[in-house]
Amino acid sequence: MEDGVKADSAVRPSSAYPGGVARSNDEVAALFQEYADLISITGGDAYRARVYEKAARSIGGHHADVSTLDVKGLQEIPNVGKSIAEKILEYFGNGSVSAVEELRAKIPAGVRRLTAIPTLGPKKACVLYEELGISSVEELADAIHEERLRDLKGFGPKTEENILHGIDLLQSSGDRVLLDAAMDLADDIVAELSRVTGCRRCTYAGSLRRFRETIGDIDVLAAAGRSASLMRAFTELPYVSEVIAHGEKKTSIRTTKGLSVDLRVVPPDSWGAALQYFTGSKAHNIRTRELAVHQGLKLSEYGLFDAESGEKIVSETEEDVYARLGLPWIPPTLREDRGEIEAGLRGELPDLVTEADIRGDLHTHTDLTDGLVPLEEMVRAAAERGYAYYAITDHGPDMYMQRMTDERMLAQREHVRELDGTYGERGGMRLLHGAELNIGPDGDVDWPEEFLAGFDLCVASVHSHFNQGREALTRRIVRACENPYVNIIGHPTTRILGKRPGIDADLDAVFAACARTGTALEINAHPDRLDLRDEDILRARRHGVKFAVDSDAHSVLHLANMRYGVGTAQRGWLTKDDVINTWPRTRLLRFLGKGRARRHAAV
DNA sequence: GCCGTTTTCGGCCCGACTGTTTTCAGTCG
Repeated sequence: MEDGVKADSAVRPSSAYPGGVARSNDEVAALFQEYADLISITGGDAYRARVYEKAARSIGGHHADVSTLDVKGLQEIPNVGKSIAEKILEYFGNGSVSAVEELRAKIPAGVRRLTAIPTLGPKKACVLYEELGISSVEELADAIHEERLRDLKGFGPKTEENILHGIDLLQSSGDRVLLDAAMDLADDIVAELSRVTGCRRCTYAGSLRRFRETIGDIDVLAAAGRSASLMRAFTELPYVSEVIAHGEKKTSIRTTKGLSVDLRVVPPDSWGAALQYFTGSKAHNIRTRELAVHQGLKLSEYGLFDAESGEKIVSETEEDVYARLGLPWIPPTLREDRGEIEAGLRGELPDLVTEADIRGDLHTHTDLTDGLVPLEEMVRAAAERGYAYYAITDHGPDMYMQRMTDERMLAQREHVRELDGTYGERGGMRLLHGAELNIGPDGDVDWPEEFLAGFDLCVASVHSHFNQGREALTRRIVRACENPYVNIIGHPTTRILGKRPGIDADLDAVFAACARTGTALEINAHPDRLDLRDEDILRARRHGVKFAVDSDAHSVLHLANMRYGVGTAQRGWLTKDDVINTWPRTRLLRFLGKGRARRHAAV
């Protein structure tokens, strides 16, 4: 797990500015996280700091806009009491919170930034500032080189070395990696370790098992009677560049690409408890442990124990552990403390969509535009995935570099009709001919309605003019929704993880328009997009929107990215019913008919 | 500072590893 919150948002770039500009809730969450850090650095009450951290998380994940709530509404948010509610009101009233400002005045921002250095936490940052006046990473590096840390209590030569190394890491890489890169590495490590003699079980856990959109480090868990040979095999993997820690129960390495990997080895009969523990998230674990405490139990990675006698009650499977706490097994993708504990206690966990539920892919390309593979090869690969239907959606002429014309598109349609019914079991895979339309600056799309009427479905996406004002961007997408031939909004925020933030549209207005017009939102499964993201899916779901989980494949290999889209959909609590490409074909076609029938009836 | 089917006061998740320590504090997950 890498959910420990480090001070600088650069540590978690993907969640810093969702949708382009921080929502009010994110602003407030960031403010309270900063306040919590400042409390820790100034040696304030640790429990108080933790409360602000918890409140920050609750507010960041709350569905309603906190800037619109009164004291009473605010206090309905978990971990927000009278004092924090008043600070939120103060923030929206004055643009600042006096208590936070007081601490900011005491502690330069650079001191908080110091805690972004691995191995350097609030206590050491405080000593550095109070004793030596150090308030920036640069000053700290200078002070170490001038040997000024030598006299400080608790700072030895090894600490200096670790800090310098940490500064290097912070300044060079330190970035999180995309889900597919982490998954590939984890799959390889698990395969290697599984071959080690004495290894009883091995799998990845942590944020990877929860399908978070980016991964800070990889957690691998193994069960074995003795750990030595596993630990040795782990440190001898060819891409290990550094062994960070090497113990009997836990070993940490860094790969040549700068990704850190933890291996934990537990006794086989602790497997379930360990898997539960190392899957996290941290917030979910805190909640499960609290549940245990309230029942006179103690939960650790070794099992669920009677608090008084210390006697072990269960530990072998995750199901055992959850069951003894009064919970059904909770899917890893839900374990973020976003209400899954409460839903579990009420027996109301959603029956999440799975990859096996997916009956087709509704956004794919061929070499007619920017895909790499001819139509028939894509169709064959789709059939091998067992799909019941498959849509081809090449770009329209507005993406002018793709050289699309009416004739080329109609010729492709002929080809699609010929292939229809010739692939899949007994030729049963049905082909849909569609297009990925470009949503222009005013919300217009590539073709007039007469031409669009010939498609089985249309995806419409923003590909340019990302910096229009918020109102223009919002109106633009809403207009696309109102087009009776637009069925799916493709990669709705157009973010590219680590490279480009999402557009600054009023997403709630977009979601409302989708629900009103029968337009689905895409969950683009490409690992550098994952767009919509989980938190936006949760919000959109509350508007009653339907979703399409699509690969946006430009080659055969990309079709397999569907798993990341499904993982993201699960993180948004979606069921089969929410996802149109799990539906039987007839229901899907009815949905794709959209307002057209009504339109024609009205004529 | 929040919270409550033990509680409106007195709790607040737990363990591993490291480094600087002669028994533990800090950091991390």
